[in-house]
Amino acid sequence: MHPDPQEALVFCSENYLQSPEKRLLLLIGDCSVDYQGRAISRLGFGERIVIIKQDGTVIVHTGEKREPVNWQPPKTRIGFAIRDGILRLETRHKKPEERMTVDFREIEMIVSIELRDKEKIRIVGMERDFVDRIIDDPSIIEEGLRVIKREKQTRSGAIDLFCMDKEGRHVIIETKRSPTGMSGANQLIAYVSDYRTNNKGASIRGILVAPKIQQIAKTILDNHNLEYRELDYTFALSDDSQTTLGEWGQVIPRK
Amino acid sequence: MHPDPQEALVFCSENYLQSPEKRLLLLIGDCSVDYQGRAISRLGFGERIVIIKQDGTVIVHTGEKREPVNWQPPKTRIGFAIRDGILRLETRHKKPEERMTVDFREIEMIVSIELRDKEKIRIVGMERDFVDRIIDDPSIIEEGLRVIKREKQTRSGAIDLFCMDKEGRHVIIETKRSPTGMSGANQLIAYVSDYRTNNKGASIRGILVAPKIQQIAKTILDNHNLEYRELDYTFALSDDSQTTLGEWGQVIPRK
DNA sequence: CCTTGAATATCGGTG
DNA sequence: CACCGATGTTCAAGG
Repeated sequence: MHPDPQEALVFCSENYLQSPEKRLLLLIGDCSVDYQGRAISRLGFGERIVIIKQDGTVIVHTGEKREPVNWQPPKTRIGFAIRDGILRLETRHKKPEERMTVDFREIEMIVSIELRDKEKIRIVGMERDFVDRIIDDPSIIEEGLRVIKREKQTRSGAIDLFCMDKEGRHVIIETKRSPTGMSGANQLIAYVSDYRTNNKGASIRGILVAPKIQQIAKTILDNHNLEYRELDYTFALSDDSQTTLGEWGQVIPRK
Repeated sequence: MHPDPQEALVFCSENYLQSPEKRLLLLIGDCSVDYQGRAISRLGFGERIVIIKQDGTVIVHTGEKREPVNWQPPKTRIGFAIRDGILRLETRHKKPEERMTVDFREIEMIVSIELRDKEKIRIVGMERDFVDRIIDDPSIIEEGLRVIKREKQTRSGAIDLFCMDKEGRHVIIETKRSPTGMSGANQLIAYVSDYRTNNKGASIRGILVAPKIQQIAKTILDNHNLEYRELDYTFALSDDSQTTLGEWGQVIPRK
């Protein structure tokens, strides 16, 4: 606790730089941070938590917010030095070229640990599942719709779903998992425009599907004679999740 | 160090829930994490760092990557309990409704601290500064260009810069700080299309400005008779930054 | 290697 | 409060 700069330097060197096994350093103290790279930032002295991970990631956290106030991405090179009698952490990253320097006016605590962790997180509820739901049951979009192809490539990018409606017309479906606005609309417009260029005279429909679509996007789609569906969805764990903790519940659509 | 669950429960209660001043909790230990909210996730047991901030933010970090493996945003409500003889952290957030539970099979360490920090980070080099540069000296885009309006509102969104060229034609400028592709091009196309709709017959130019523009975007812009400029830039601190630590240097364009 | 697009994105500004 | 766009976005997947 409260090591002096020289002690801290030795500790960090031994437990991070020269450690045979991959270790993580955690420093708490009164520090300032300078960054220069994709932008430039300066942060005056204050108490923060600095974590130097095994993979070269560095994050500096204040007492608020989810985001680190400063950071370096993985594969950053780490160095320690004493400057003007205080501990300095020097970090350097290539591609993009970025430097971050942390000066510790006071060090409350340094911890070195080896985090043993073999587990990988499993997540459901992202766009892939959203598209899966439509493939499973295209009628949630429209009666009689059939999916022809998923991830169809075009000059403007990949169409999420390429379908045919009950009257034999092609339908381009662009899905957005998050509430969407112009960007989604613009994308769909580009796809349809592309299709028309390559299939002169063919009739084509385009539908933007998202949990929520902003008014501006609806208006623009209307203007382009394109369509949209606001499709809500919810995920739920099965009731027996208590007894089978390791198992996933199934994804249950709302209504 | 290595507190048992009961000790840990008391410590967390006293130093976070019941602490009169705002304090932060840092736990290191072998834990599992379950999350249910915007998505659902499960993470098996492993050693991680859990930080519970003063504002209700919770982040769970593994030994790799910049991003927390699990988290809760600010304003999350925190609770502790003993379940099956182990410490459980229960967190709950409203709007969106989200829950996260962390079970500690073993606790290596718990730290409680009050982070005193009055400083705010200052950053230069973001899009705002990029636009500032052009306003300062529009000739870096084109000789004789005048800026009429910044952030001009249109039906399709806000135009970064609305200008007039030396021949009296309106010019819409869309700037991107990062290398850009189709999305930037689509945006500019939408703006110009909008302008044409609302100003029948008027002549309009559109320029996409970014440090780097992908070929696909250039091609599309060419097809639409729109323009682009690849404008590189660099930021630097002034040389006297040592003597006037608090002051920013000016933004200096490269070449 | 570069490019693309999702993310439990987060976050701040604006109406 | 919702909406909207920038982010030193980060990150993984695909070409």
